[in-house]
Amino acid sequence: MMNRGGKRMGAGRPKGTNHYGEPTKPVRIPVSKIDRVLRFVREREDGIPLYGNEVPAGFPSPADDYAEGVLDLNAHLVREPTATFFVRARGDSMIGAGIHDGDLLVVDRSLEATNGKVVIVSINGELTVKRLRQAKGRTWLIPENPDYPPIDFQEQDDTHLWGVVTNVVHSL
Amino acid sequence: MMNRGGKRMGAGRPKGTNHYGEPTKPVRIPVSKIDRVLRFVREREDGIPLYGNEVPAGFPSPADDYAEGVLDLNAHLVREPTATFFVRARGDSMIGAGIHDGDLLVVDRSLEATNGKVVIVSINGELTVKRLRQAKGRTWLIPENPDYPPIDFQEQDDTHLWGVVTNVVHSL
DNA sequence: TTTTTGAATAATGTAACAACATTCAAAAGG
DNA sequence: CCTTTTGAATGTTGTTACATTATTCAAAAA
Repeated sequence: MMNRGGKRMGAGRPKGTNHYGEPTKPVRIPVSKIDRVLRFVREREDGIPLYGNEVPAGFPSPADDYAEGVLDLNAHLVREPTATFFVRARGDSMIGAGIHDGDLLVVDRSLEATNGKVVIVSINGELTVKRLRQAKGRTWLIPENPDYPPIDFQEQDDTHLWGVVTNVVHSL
Repeated sequence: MMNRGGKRMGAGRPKGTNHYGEPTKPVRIPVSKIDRVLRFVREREDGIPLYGNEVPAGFPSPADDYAEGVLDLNAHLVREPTATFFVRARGDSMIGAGIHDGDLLVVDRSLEATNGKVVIVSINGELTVKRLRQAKGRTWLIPENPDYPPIDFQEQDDTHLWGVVTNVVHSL
Protein backbone atom coordinates (compact mmCIF):
# COMPACT_ATOMS: atom_id res chain seq x y z
CA MET A 1 0.00 0.00 0.00
CA MET A 2 1.37 3.35 -0.96
CA ASN A 3 0.58 6.74 0.38
CA ARG A 4 -2.32 8.34 -1.37
CA GLY A 5 -1.67 11.98 -0.65
CA GLY A 6 -1.74 14.45 2.17
CA LYS A 7 -4.16 17.12 3.31
CA ARG A 8 -7.60 17.32 1.75
CA MET A 9 -9.48 20.52 2.35
CA GLY A 10 -13.17 20.06 2.99
CA ALA A 11 -12.97 16.32 3.34
CA GLY A 12 -14.91 14.42 5.92
CA ARG A 13 -18.49 13.75 6.79
CA PRO A 14 -20.50 16.96 6.71
CA LYS A 15 -22.21 18.26 9.81
CA GLY A 16 -25.88 17.57 10.26
CA THR A 17 -25.88 14.29 8.36
CA ASN A 18 -27.04 12.27 11.31
CA HIS A 19 -30.34 10.48 11.60
CA TYR A 20 -32.09 13.40 13.25
CA GLY A 21 -30.61 16.43 11.50
CA GLU A 22 -29.63 17.90 14.84
CA PRO A 23 -27.11 17.15 17.58
CA THR A 24 -27.72 14.51 20.20
CA LYS A 25 -26.80 14.23 23.85
CA PRO A 26 -26.65 11.27 26.20
CA VAL A 27 -29.50 11.19 28.70
CA ARG A 28 -29.85 8.66 31.48
CA ILE A 29 -33.04 6.59 31.11
CA PRO A 30 -34.39 3.84 33.40
CA VAL A 31 -33.82 0.57 31.61
CA SER A 32 -37.47 -0.47 31.45
CA LYS A 33 -38.33 2.67 29.47
CA ILE A 34 -35.44 2.67 27.02
CA ASP A 35 -37.48 0.77 24.45
CA ARG A 36 -40.35 3.20 24.46
CA VAL A 37 -38.07 6.22 24.49
CA LEU A 38 -36.14 4.95 21.51
CA ARG A 39 -39.33 4.22 19.64
CA PHE A 40 -40.56 7.72 20.34
CA VAL A 41 -37.27 9.28 19.36
CA ARG A 42 -36.51 7.25 16.27
CA GLU A 43 -39.68 6.10 14.59
CA ARG A 44 -41.66 9.24 14.48
CA GLU A 45 -39.70 12.34 13.72
CA ASP A 46 -42.75 13.84 12.09
CA GLY A 47 -45.39 12.87 14.59
CA ILE A 48 -48.77 12.09 13.16
CA PRO A 49 -50.18 14.71 10.83
CA LEU A 50 -53.47 16.40 11.53
CA TYR A 51 -55.51 17.67 8.62
CA GLY A 52 -58.43 19.97 8.43
CA ASN A 53 -61.25 19.61 5.98
CA GLU A 54 -59.58 20.55 2.72
CA VAL A 55 -57.32 18.13 0.88
CA PRO A 56 -53.80 19.55 1.04
CA ALA A 57 -51.46 19.08 -1.88
CA GLY A 58 -49.83 15.69 -1.66
CA PHE A 59 -52.14 14.64 1.15
CA PRO A 60 -51.37 12.65 3.19
CA SER A 61 -47.64 12.82 2.70
CA PRO A 62 -45.78 13.24 5.97
CA ALA A 63 -43.25 15.50 4.30
CA ASP A 64 -45.78 18.29 3.82
CA ASP A 65 -46.65 21.15 6.01
CA TYR A 66 -49.74 20.05 7.83
CA ALA A 67 -52.92 22.00 7.79
CA GLU A 68 -53.20 21.97 11.56
CA GLY A 69 -49.81 20.64 12.53
CA VAL A 70 -48.94 17.54 14.42
CA LEU A 71 -50.59 15.90 17.35
CA ASP A 72 -49.50 13.96 20.38
CA LEU A 73 -52.64 12.29 21.68
CA ASN A 74 -51.41 11.99 25.24
CA ALA A 75 -50.62 15.67 25.43
CA HIS A 76 -53.75 16.64 23.52
CA LEU A 77 -56.20 14.70 25.65
CA VAL A 78 -54.49 14.84 29.05
CA ARG A 79 -53.82 18.23 30.56
CA GLU A 80 -53.08 17.19 34.13
CA PRO A 81 -51.46 13.76 33.98
CA THR A 82 -51.36 13.29 37.73
CA ALA A 83 -55.05 14.12 38.09
CA THR A 84 -56.25 12.14 35.07
CA PHE A 85 -57.62 8.64 34.75
CA PHE A 86 -59.61 6.63 32.25
CA VAL A 87 -62.92 4.89 32.71
CA ARG A 88 -64.73 2.64 30.28
CA ALA A 89 -68.34 3.67 29.77
CA ARG A 90 -71.16 1.16 30.10
CA GLY A 91 -74.70 1.45 28.83
CA ASP A 92 -76.39 4.03 26.63
CA SER A 93 -77.71 6.47 29.19
CA MET A 94 -75.48 9.24 27.84
CA ILE A 95 -75.93 8.56 24.16
CA GLY A 96 -77.08 12.14 23.62
CA ALA A 97 -73.68 13.41 24.75
CA GLY A 98 -71.92 11.16 22.27
CA ILE A 99 -71.00 8.56 24.90
CA HIS A 100 -71.59 5.00 23.71
CA ASP A 101 -71.29 1.64 25.41
CA GLY A 102 -67.61 0.68 25.60
CA ASP A 103 -66.24 4.16 24.97
CA LEU A 104 -63.11 5.26 26.77
CA LEU A 105 -63.64 8.33 28.95
CA VAL A 106 -60.83 10.72 29.85
CA VAL A 107 -61.51 12.06 33.35
CA ASP A 108 -59.80 15.05 34.95
CA ARG A 109 -60.08 15.29 38.73
CA SER A 110 -58.54 18.74 38.84
CA LEU A 111 -61.43 20.41 37.01
CA GLU A 112 -64.29 21.87 38.97
CA ALA A 113 -67.53 19.99 38.51
CA THR A 114 -69.73 22.92 37.61
CA ASN A 115 -73.28 23.03 36.37
CA GLY A 116 -73.61 21.32 33.00
CA LYS A 117 -70.38 19.35 33.10
CA VAL A 118 -70.34 15.64 32.38
CA VAL A 119 -69.05 13.92 35.49
CA ILE A 120 -68.08 10.52 36.85
CA VAL A 121 -69.75 9.57 40.12
CA SER A 122 -69.79 6.41 42.15
CA ILE A 123 -73.05 5.25 43.68
CA ASN A 124 -73.05 2.12 45.80
CA GLY A 125 -69.73 1.02 44.37
CA GLU A 126 -70.81 1.48 40.77
CA LEU A 127 -69.29 4.10 38.50
CA THR A 128 -71.64 6.07 36.34
CA VAL A 129 -71.37 9.01 33.97
CA LYS A 130 -74.03 11.71 33.89
CA ARG A 131 -74.45 15.41 33.31
CA LEU A 132 -74.43 17.54 36.44
CA ARG A 133 -77.30 19.94 36.86
CA GLN A 134 -77.59 22.33 39.77
CA ALA A 135 -80.82 24.25 40.27
CA LYS A 136 -82.78 25.62 43.20
CA GLY A 137 -80.14 24.50 45.66
CA ARG A 138 -80.33 20.88 44.57
CA THR A 139 -78.08 18.75 42.43
CA TRP A 140 -79.24 16.32 39.78
CA LEU A 141 -77.52 13.78 37.62
CA ILE A 142 -79.15 13.95 34.23
CA PRO A 143 -78.86 11.11 31.70
CA GLU A 144 -78.87 12.17 28.05
CA ASN A 145 -81.34 9.53 27.02
CA PRO A 146 -85.10 9.93 27.55
CA ASP A 147 -85.35 6.28 28.60
CA TYR A 148 -83.54 7.02 31.85
CA PRO A 149 -84.68 9.12 34.81
CA PRO A 150 -82.68 11.90 36.46
CA ILE A 151 -81.05 11.04 39.77
CA ASP A 152 -81.26 13.20 42.85
CA PHE A 153 -77.63 13.51 43.86
CA GLN A 154 -76.04 14.33 47.16
CA GLU A 155 -72.61 13.27 48.29
CA GLN A 156 -72.85 10.69 51.05
CA ASP A 157 -70.90 7.71 52.24
CA ASP A 158 -71.79 5.65 49.22
CA THR A 159 -71.69 8.40 46.61
CA HIS A 160 -68.73 10.38 45.44
CA LEU A 161 -68.00 12.70 42.57
CA TRP A 162 -64.71 11.65 41.03
CA GLY A 163 -64.06 14.06 38.22
CA VAL A 164 -65.08 15.76 35.00
CA VAL A 165 -65.10 13.94 31.67
CA THR A 166 -63.08 15.93 29.15
CA ASN A 167 -62.93 13.56 26.17
CA VAL A 168 -64.64 10.50 24.78
CA VAL A 169 -62.75 7.99 22.67
CA HIS A 170 -65.07 5.91 20.52
CA SER A 171 -63.81 2.92 18.54
CA LEU A 172 -65.47 1.96 15.27
CA MET B 1 -10.54 17.95 62.58
CA MET B 2 -9.79 14.61 64.10
CA ASN B 3 -10.19 11.16 62.69
CA ARG B 4 -13.64 9.73 63.29
CA GLY B 5 -12.93 6.02 63.02
CA GLY B 6 -12.17 3.40 60.43
CA LYS B 7 -14.22 0.80 58.54
CA ARG B 8 -18.00 0.82 58.81
CA MET B 9 -19.76 -2.33 57.73
CA GLY B 10 -22.96 -1.75 55.85
CA ALA B 11 -22.40 1.95 55.47
CA GLY B 12 -23.16 3.82 52.29
CA ARG B 13 -26.17 4.57 50.18
CA PRO B 14 -28.25 1.43 49.66
CA LYS B 15 -28.86 0.06 46.20
CA GLY B 16 -32.13 0.86 44.52
CA THR B 17 -32.59 4.21 46.21
CA ASN B 18 -32.62 6.15 42.99
CA HIS B 19 -35.55 8.09 41.63
CA TYR B 20 -36.82 5.19 39.51
CA GLY B 21 -36.18 2.14 41.68
CA GLU B 22 -34.29 0.51 38.83
CA PRO B 23 -30.96 1.05 37.10
CA THR B 24 -30.52 3.68 34.42
CA LYS B 25 -28.42 3.83 31.27
CA PRO B 26 -27.34 6.79 29.14
CA VAL B 27 -29.16 6.99 25.81
CA ARG B 28 -28.38 9.51 23.11
CA ILE B 29 -31.38 11.76 22.43
CA PRO B 30 -31.74 14.58 19.87
CA VAL B 31 -31.61 17.83 21.79
CA SER B 32 -35.03 19.07 20.76
CA LYS B 33 -36.66 15.99 22.25
CA ILE B 34 -34.77 15.83 25.53
CA ASP B 35 -37.42 17.87 27.28
CA ARG B 36 -40.26 15.63 26.27
CA VAL B 37 -38.30 12.48 26.97
CA LEU B 38 -37.43 13.65 30.44
CA ARG B 39 -41.01 14.60 31.12
CA PHE B 40 -42.16 11.17 30.00
CA VAL B 41 -39.48 9.41 32.01
CA ARG B 42 -39.74 11.43 35.18
CA GLU B 43 -43.23 12.74 35.62
CA ARG B 44 -45.27 9.69 34.96
CA GLU B 45 -43.84 6.55 36.38
CA ASP B 46 -47.31 5.15 36.79
CA GLY B 47 -48.85 6.08 33.50
CA ILE B 48 -52.51 6.95 33.57
CA PRO B 49 -54.75 4.39 35.23
CA LEU B 50 -57.64 2.81 33.41
CA TYR B 51 -60.60 1.63 35.43
CA GLY B 52 -63.50 -0.57 34.56
CA ASN B 53 -66.99 -0.10 35.83
CA GLU B 54 -66.65 -1.06 39.47
CA VAL B 55 -65.07 1.28 42.00
CA PRO B 56 -61.79 -0.29 43.10
CA ALA B 57 -60.64 0.17 46.66
CA GLY B 58 -58.92 3.51 47.05
CA PHE B 59 -59.99 4.57 43.57
CA PRO B 60 -58.47 6.52 41.97
CA SER B 61 -55.15 6.28 43.73
CA PRO B 62 -52.25 5.78 41.33
CA ALA B 63 -50.58 3.43 43.79
CA ASP B 64 -53.24 0.76 43.38
CA ASP B 65 -53.43 -2.09 41.02
CA TYR B 66 -55.63 -0.92 38.21
CA ALA B 67 -58.66 -2.83 37.10
CA GLU B 68 -57.58 -2.75 33.47
CA GLY B 69 -54.02 -1.55 33.80
CA VAL B 70 -52.44 1.52 32.32
CA LEU B 71 -52.92 3.18 28.99
CA ASP B 72 -50.77 5.04 26.52
CA LEU B 73 -53.20 6.83 24.23
CA ASN B 74 -50.80 7.06 21.32
CA ALA B 75 -50.11 3.35 21.40
CA HIS B 76 -53.74 2.48 22.07
CA LEU B 77 -55.23 4.49 19.22
CA VAL B 78 -52.44 4.29 16.66
CA ARG B 79 -51.41 0.85 15.44
CA GLU B 80 -49.44 1.84 12.36
CA PRO B 81 -47.84 5.20 13.09
CA THR B 82 -46.43 5.66 9.61
CA ALA B 83 -49.79 4.97 7.98
CA THR B 84 -51.90 6.99 10.38
CA PHE B 85 -53.17 10.55 10.23
CA PHE B 86 -55.84 12.64 11.89
CA VAL B 87 -58.73 14.49 10.32
CA ARG B 88 -61.17 16.81 11.97
CA ALA B 89 -64.76 15.91 11.19
CA ARG B 90 -67.20 18.53 9.91
CA GLY B 91 -70.97 18.37 9.85
CA ASP B 92 -73.41 15.89 11.31
CA SER B 93 -73.85 13.45 8.44
CA MET B 94 -72.31 10.61 10.47
CA ILE B 95 -74.03 11.34 13.75
CA GLY B 96 -75.41 7.80 13.85
CA ALA B 97 -71.89 6.39 13.97
CA GLY B 98 -71.01 8.60 16.91
CA ILE B 99 -69.13 11.16 14.79
CA HIS B 100 -69.97 14.75 15.72
CA ASP B 101 -68.97 18.08 14.27
CA GLY B 102 -65.42 18.90 15.37
CA ASP B 103 -64.49 15.38 16.41
CA LEU B 104 -60.97 14.16 15.81
CA LEU B 105 -60.83 11.09 13.58
CA VAL B 106 -57.95 8.61 13.68
CA VAL B 107 -57.42 7.27 10.16
CA ASP B 108 -55.36 4.22 9.25
CA ARG B 109 -54.31 3.97 5.61
CA SER B 110 -52.96 0.47 6.01
CA LEU B 111 -56.36 -1.10 6.69
CA GLU B 112 -58.41 -2.47 3.84
CA ALA B 113 -61.55 -0.47 3.16
CA THR B 114 -64.02 -3.32 3.21
CA ASN B 115 -67.81 -3.31 3.15
CA GLY B 116 -69.21 -1.57 6.21
CA LYS B 117 -66.07 0.30 7.25
CA VAL B 118 -66.16 4.01 7.97
CA VAL B 119 -63.80 5.66 5.50
CA ILE B 120 -62.29 9.01 4.60
CA VAL B 121 -62.68 10.00 0.95
CA SER B 122 -61.89 13.15 -0.94
CA ILE B 123 -64.38 14.42 -3.49
CA ASN B 124 -63.50 17.55 -5.45
CA GLY B 125 -60.86 18.53 -2.96
CA GLU B 126 -63.13 18.12 0.05
CA LEU B 127 -62.60 15.46 2.67
CA THR B 128 -65.62 13.60 3.86
CA VAL B 129 -66.33 10.67 6.16
CA LYS B 130 -68.94 8.06 5.28
CA ARG B 131 -69.68 4.38 5.67
CA LEU B 132 -68.64 2.22 2.72
CA ARG B 133 -71.29 -0.08 1.32
CA GLN B 134 -70.63 -2.45 -1.56
CA ALA B 135 -73.55 -4.26 -3.15
CA LYS B 136 -74.45 -5.56 -6.59
CA GLY B 137 -71.08 -4.56 -7.98
CA ARG B 138 -71.47 -0.93 -6.98
CA THR B 139 -70.02 1.11 -4.18
CA TRP B 140 -71.94 3.60 -2.09
CA LEU B 141 -70.96 6.11 0.57
CA ILE B 142 -73.71 6.01 3.17
CA PRO B 143 -74.21 8.84 5.66
CA GLU B 144 -75.53 7.82 9.06
CA ASN B 145 -78.12 10.55 9.18
CA PRO B 146 -81.45 10.27 7.36
CA ASP B 147 -81.20 13.93 6.31
CA TYR B 148 -78.38 13.12 3.90
CA PRO B 149 -78.51 11.04 0.73
CA PRO B 150 -76.17 8.16 -0.15
CA ILE B 151 -73.44 8.96 -2.66
CA ASP B 152 -72.66 6.77 -5.64
CA PHE B 153 -68.90 6.35 -5.31
CA GLN B 154 -66.30 5.45 -7.87
CA GLU B 155 -62.66 6.38 -7.73
CA GLN B 156 -61.84 8.95 -10.37
CA ASP B 157 -59.46 11.84 -10.79
CA ASP B 158 -61.29 13.95 -8.26
CA THR B 159 -62.20 11.20 -5.81
CA HIS B 160 -59.91 9.12 -3.68
CA LEU B 161 -60.31 6.80 -0.75
CA TRP B 162 -57.71 7.73 1.84
CA GLY B 163 -58.18 5.33 4.69
CA VAL B 164 -60.31 3.68 7.33
CA VAL B 165 -61.44 5.52 10.47
CA THR B 166 -60.48 3.48 13.53
CA ASN B 167 -61.31 5.86 16.39
CA VAL B 168 -63.28 8.99 17.10
CA VAL B 169 -62.16 11.44 19.77
CA HIS B 170 -65.01 13.62 20.98
CA SER B 171 -64.42 16.58 23.30
CA LEU B 172 -67.07 17.59 25.78
C1' DT C 1 -28.21 9.22 75.19
C1' DT C 2 -27.97 12.44 71.67
C1' DT C 3 -25.46 14.96 68.24
C1' DT C 4 -21.73 15.59 65.10
C1' DT C 5 -18.97 14.08 61.56
C1' DG C 6 -16.46 11.74 58.04
C1' DA C 7 -16.30 7.11 55.71
C1' DA C 8 -18.65 4.22 52.56
C1' DT C 9 -21.26 3.51 48.74
C1' DA C 10 -24.83 4.43 45.02
C1' DA C 11 -26.74 7.71 41.62
C1' DT C 12 -26.17 11.08 38.03
C1' DG C 13 -24.90 14.23 34.33
C1' DT C 14 -21.51 14.65 31.02
C1' DA C 15 -16.90 14.20 28.96
C1' DA C 16 -14.27 10.95 26.54
C1' DC C 17 -13.41 7.16 23.67
C1' DA C 18 -13.49 3.65 20.27
C1' DA C 19 -15.91 1.92 16.47
C1' DC C 20 -18.41 3.20 12.58
C1' DA C 21 -20.21 6.13 8.64
C1' DT C 22 -19.61 9.43 5.13
C1' DT C 23 -17.39 12.40 2.03
C1' DC C 24 -13.52 14.20 -0.56
C1' DA C 25 -9.77 14.44 -3.61
C1' DA C 26 -5.12 12.58 -4.68
C1' DA C 27 -3.09 8.74 -6.96
C1' DA C 28 -3.40 4.89 -10.00
C1' DG C 29 -4.87 2.88 -14.07
C1' DG C 30 -6.51 2.97 -18.42
C1' DC D 1 -8.39 13.05 -20.03
C1' DC D 2 -11.52 10.29 -17.71
C1' DT D 3 -12.73 6.62 -14.35
C1' DT D 4 -11.67 3.89 -10.39
C1' DT D 5 -9.33 3.05 -6.18
C1' DT D 6 -8.01 4.35 -1.83
C1' DG D 7 -6.89 6.47 2.50
C1' DA D 8 -7.34 10.93 5.00
C1' DA D 9 -10.54 13.80 7.24
C1' DT D 10 -14.24 14.48 9.93
C1' DG D 11 -18.99 13.74 11.99
C1' DT D 12 -21.96 10.23 14.47
C1' DT D 13 -23.00 6.90 18.02
C1' DG D 14 -23.27 3.56 21.73
C1' DT D 15 -20.91 2.88 25.84
C1' DT D 16 -17.51 3.54 29.42
C1' DA D 17 -15.36 6.42 32.70
C1' DC D 18 -15.31 9.77 35.94
C1' DA D 19 -15.99 13.64 38.91
C1' DT D 20 -19.66 15.35 41.56
C1' DT D 21 -23.59 14.80 44.36
C1' DA D 22 -26.72 12.28 47.42
C1' DT D 23 -27.58 9.11 51.05
C1' DT D 24 -26.77 6.20 54.87
C1' DC D 25 -24.16 4.37 58.72
C1' DA D 26 -21.77 4.15 62.92
C1' DA D 27 -17.65 5.87 65.54
C1' DA D 28 -16.41 9.77 68.21
C1' DA D 29 -17.66 13.73 70.68
C1' DA D 30 -20.55 16.07 73.80
